Amino acid sequence: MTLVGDEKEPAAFQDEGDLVKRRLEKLEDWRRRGVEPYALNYPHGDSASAIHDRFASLADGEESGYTATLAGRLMALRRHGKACFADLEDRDGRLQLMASVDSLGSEQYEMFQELDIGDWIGVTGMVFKSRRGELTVRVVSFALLSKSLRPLPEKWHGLKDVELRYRQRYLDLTVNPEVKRNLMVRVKTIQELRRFLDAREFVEVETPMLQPIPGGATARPFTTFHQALGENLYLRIAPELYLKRCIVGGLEKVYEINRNFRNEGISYKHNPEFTMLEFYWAYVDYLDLADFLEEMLAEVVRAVKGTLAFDYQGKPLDFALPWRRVTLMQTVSEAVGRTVASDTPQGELRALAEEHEVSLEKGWGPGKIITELFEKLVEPNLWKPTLVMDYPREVSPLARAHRDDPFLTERFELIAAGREIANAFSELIDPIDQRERFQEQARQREKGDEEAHVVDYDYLRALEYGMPPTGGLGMGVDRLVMLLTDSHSIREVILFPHLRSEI
RNA sequence: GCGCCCGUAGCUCAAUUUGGCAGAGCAGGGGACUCUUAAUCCCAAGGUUGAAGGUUCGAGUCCUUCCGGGCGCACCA
Repeated sequence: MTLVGDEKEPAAFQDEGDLVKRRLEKLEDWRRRGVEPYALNYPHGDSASAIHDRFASLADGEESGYTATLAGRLMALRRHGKACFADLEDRDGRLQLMASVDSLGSEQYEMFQELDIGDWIGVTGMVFKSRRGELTVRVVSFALLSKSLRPLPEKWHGLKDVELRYRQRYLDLTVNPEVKRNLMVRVKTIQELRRFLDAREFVEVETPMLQPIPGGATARPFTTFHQALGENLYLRIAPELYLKRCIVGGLEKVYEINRNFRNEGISYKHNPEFTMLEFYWAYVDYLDLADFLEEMLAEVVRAVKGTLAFDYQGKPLDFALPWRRVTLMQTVSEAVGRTVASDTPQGELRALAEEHEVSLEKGWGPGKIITELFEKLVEPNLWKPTLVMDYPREVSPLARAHRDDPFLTERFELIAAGREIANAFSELIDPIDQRERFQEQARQREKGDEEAHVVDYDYLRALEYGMPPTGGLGMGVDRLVMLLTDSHSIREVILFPHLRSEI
């Protein structure tokens, strides 16, 4: 038997045997009694958390005199013969209901007893505090709003199977409270980021998800095809080049919080689509951005967590200002125990890599090798929030050359808990230099680096009209939320993470 | 992509080590119960052990392949 009678319905979605059959029978019972089990609406003025806030000080056994009306999902039923207790859960809380023959009359009480865990109901009744001190609504009338046909997961252990949790996130949200809490941390984080930027007169813009040339990052894109135009399109790997076009157009302060798509491996810290904040700010450089990022994150973290110091995965993490600032060269030098600098010969760098068991690929120049040493030997060990300054030009094709050292760029990353949280630089606004960087990237592509940049001639044309000096920053929102929710996996902070198809 | 681990009732888990009757709690069904809250008590039911093949007198357990997932590595943010 299938729920909807669709013979093509895959087995994985088919019903759960007698439990569903039983509920289908109840569905018909409600209709026979003249109750439509899928209601149109249910006007109500109260919520569980508001009731708790308002009547917390009621004494045990005391009546409030207030008649509440609320709606939600029935999550537990404790039957006691001619009276029963139930738990109603709505968007932000849980409230106990008490129904009895006395409060409902025998006919309505009998129907109340027919409710199943998982049903959506609306109730009206007087708020009181039970003798045991539980705030309760004494139900004088109720309505079935939507009949649930499948059994919910276990009330005490919840839903633990991680595959089911991700595939059927609606169940995870229903029975595992921390899922909703994590989501609300994410929502609040994004709200606070927007609030911070909006308050400083940044304008939020939306740039293309579908791009003819995927630029702004080094990554493999997803490809798609536009039928009417007959041309290939790519899901964006970054909004960077479009946001900078906005700066060329005179917007001065722009940002975007939205999805990027990268066709790469999936792991506890990678989802094929993930959320980035990028902002661009005319007339500032990367040192200004470093100060700004400190201020922004300190404000956002405090707003979300109530403190700048908290534990992540059992270890204390503190965003108190100022963060440590150190150059990438210094960190690498410390890690290998000898000075690494812009003029360190490539042969010496290769020897160092071999000494520290960092494998290299041919075609990598000194800048890439140093960055690789950093990522393998330094980054995983940077736990406290650290601003790592001055990345090599070779790995930074969109960043301005460093004012003091042409081997480097004016770029920094924020590293915390051993991973990159943000990446920022003084933007490369010199169109001649940018053209050369693109050409370098094109040579890398020819050598087989699929992730190297493709030349974006319109972007070069835009720069040739003139882009003001600009600082730009990108931050992985999911990664930040992982820290704020103490989540080991990125899948805990993305509602519907990507999984292989179920069928 | 490679390595390790996992998949048993709707859910949470036993039984796997050493092959020998597939079990419990919750949910669901019947019954008792008007202040419980993981309600309690009594009764009954619930299974293609992810799939297919193999070894064996006998497979949830051992072997092979496949499917799905987790973790680690690689790539990356």
